[in-house]
Amino acid sequence: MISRPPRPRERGIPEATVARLPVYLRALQTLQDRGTATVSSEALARAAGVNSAKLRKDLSHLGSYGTRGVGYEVEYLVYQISRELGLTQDWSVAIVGIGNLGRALANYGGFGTRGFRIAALLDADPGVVGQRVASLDVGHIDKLEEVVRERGVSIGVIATPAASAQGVAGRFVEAGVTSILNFAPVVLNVPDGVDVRKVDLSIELQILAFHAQRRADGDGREAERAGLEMT
Amino acid sequence: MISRPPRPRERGIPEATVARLPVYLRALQTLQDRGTATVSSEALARAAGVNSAKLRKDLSHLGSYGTRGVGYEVEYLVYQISRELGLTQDWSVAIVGIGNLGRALANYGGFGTRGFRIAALLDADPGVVGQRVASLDVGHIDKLEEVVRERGVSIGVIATPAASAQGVAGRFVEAGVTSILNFAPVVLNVPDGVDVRKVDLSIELQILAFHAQRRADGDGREAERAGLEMT
DNA sequence: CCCACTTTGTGCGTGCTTTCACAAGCGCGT
DNA sequence: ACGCGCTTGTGAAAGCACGCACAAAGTGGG
Ligand SMILES: NC(=O)c1ccc[n+]([C@@H]2O[C@H](COP(=O)([O-])OP(=O)(O)OC[C@H]3O[C@@H](n4cnc5c(N)ncnc54)[C@H](O)[C@@H]3O)[C@@H](O)[C@H]2O)c1
Ligand SMILES: NC(=O)c1ccc[n+]([C@@H]2O[C@H](COP(=O)([O-])OP(=O)(O)OC[C@H]3O[C@@H](n4cnc5c(N)ncnc54)[C@H](O)[C@@H]3O)[C@@H](O)[C@H]2O)c1
Repeated sequence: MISRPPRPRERGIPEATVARLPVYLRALQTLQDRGTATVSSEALARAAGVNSAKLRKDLSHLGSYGTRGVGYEVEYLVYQISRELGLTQDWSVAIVGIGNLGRALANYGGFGTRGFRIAALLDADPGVVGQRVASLDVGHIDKLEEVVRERGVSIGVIATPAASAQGVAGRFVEAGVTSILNFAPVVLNVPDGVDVRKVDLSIELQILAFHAQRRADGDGREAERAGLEMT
Repeated sequence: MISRPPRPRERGIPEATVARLPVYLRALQTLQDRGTATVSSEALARAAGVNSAKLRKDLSHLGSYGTRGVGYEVEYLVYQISRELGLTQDWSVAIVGIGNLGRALANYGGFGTRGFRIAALLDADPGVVGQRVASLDVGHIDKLEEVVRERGVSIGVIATPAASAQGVAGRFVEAGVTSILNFAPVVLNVPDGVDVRKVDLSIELQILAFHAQRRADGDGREAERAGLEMT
């Protein structure tokens, strides 16, 4: 019996694909909950809101995990995607800035479901430090380095006002955290090797407004603006 | 083979550019607050965290608003970008699902600063309806159509659990809302002409985990291309 | 075994995005 | 008036991403 180990996955998964894998994963888990054993690229693509060819190409980057004529085994695919995304290990998350948003994040249950564990909540306000939020005591920001070290924090979440965000990011980097999720509306400056992603409500709204305005413009007449005389 | 007629060449700003305009706008407003009158593409690009050639090409889609040898007039550029994004008019926003996240959003001050006004908060829970949150009375979801009509809501924000999100989206669409910002971790199904954007914390964390795992994997081995380096 | 049918995996054309590199344009000093 | 230094705006090239369309591969029935 010729035993071939699973195809060695290529180390170059396109960024666009990486961004969609979590979506596929969620769709697959929904199917799993529903007791579905196998799924075709067509069906899964519909559930994920993408083109089926795109889905197949995305999955092909992980390996050949489908069966022609049948489809993909749901459970196996869940495992493969989870593994590729690094969800088979645990990630400790620290949230800094326990205000409106930080509290919502801390209280959000959907975190722990997938390998992410909130390990610490930190704030600078003496009135907030010591409070108990989501079964955790809010610590003082001064303890950031200590907390990161002792609790093995590898992902930092910034939910402070914009003015403090860069400072907090620097502290995280200094402490060895190389993955940062930033909710503050500011561009963070970090050294190479540190991965920053941002979630920006205001930007999303502005993009929606842009499209809404365009739809409204085109509705009545073609407002062809080329030159404006405003000085 | 029927050759397609020459494309209509509509007034088209690339999607990638639209997504960056809000970032430029914020950087410009920071400069404005600081009293800066003009800025070069190089300096603005640095503030926005992008390549300067990209910035110039992005801005060139709006028109020729720079002065060679000098740069861009900050105030004028703020106006032009705002106008292009549709921020010179007011947008009424309705938030549905006044839980952890909905409350954070409602209490978030950064909304109103730029053309977006929270016009209504809606929930299905009788215990939440009637509460006063951020100077607004939480209304019942049954009144969605009425509220949309009477308050001219044009952007809907969904902050309900995943199970309710599709239903709420349908109500929004039915009521004539064509711009939706979705925080629930589910793929929304909407007709053509409706613009949905999603903000998904869980996906962002998973993408961070993927890169973190890759960095860890490659630590001792072949450090493939990624633009990331360990120091 | 063969054939009809299903579904994957991917080669390829197309269009979008990014980046480089530089001519053209502008202001200032002489 | 003219040249110099600085900066924009944009061709051109390279790199990505998407989706069609189809051969390859598997299933099941006869
Ligand atoms: N609330 C929202 O819905 C929302 C939406 C989009 C963006 N944001 C952004 O998220 C961030 C937080 O928003 P929020 O509404 O929760 O603000 P908030 O003012 O309610 O909370 C901020 C918290 O950060 C703490 N803080 C300030 N400086 C700190 C520091 N140096 N170290 C540690 N903690 C510090 C404050 O004590 C406070 O508890 C802001 O940047 C905001 O622009 C919020
Ligand atoms: N809290 C977070 O930090 C966070 C982060 C990421 C994603 N999310 C997502 O955002 C959504 C909201 O999260 P949350 O933590 O605020 O949840 P939550 O349970 O605190 O709040 C949900 C609210 O929606 C209301 N609701 C339920 N069904 C409704 C319906 N049909 N119409 C109107 N209102 C309805 C509930 O009454 C409740 O008040 C969830 O989908 C969650 O997955 C939340």
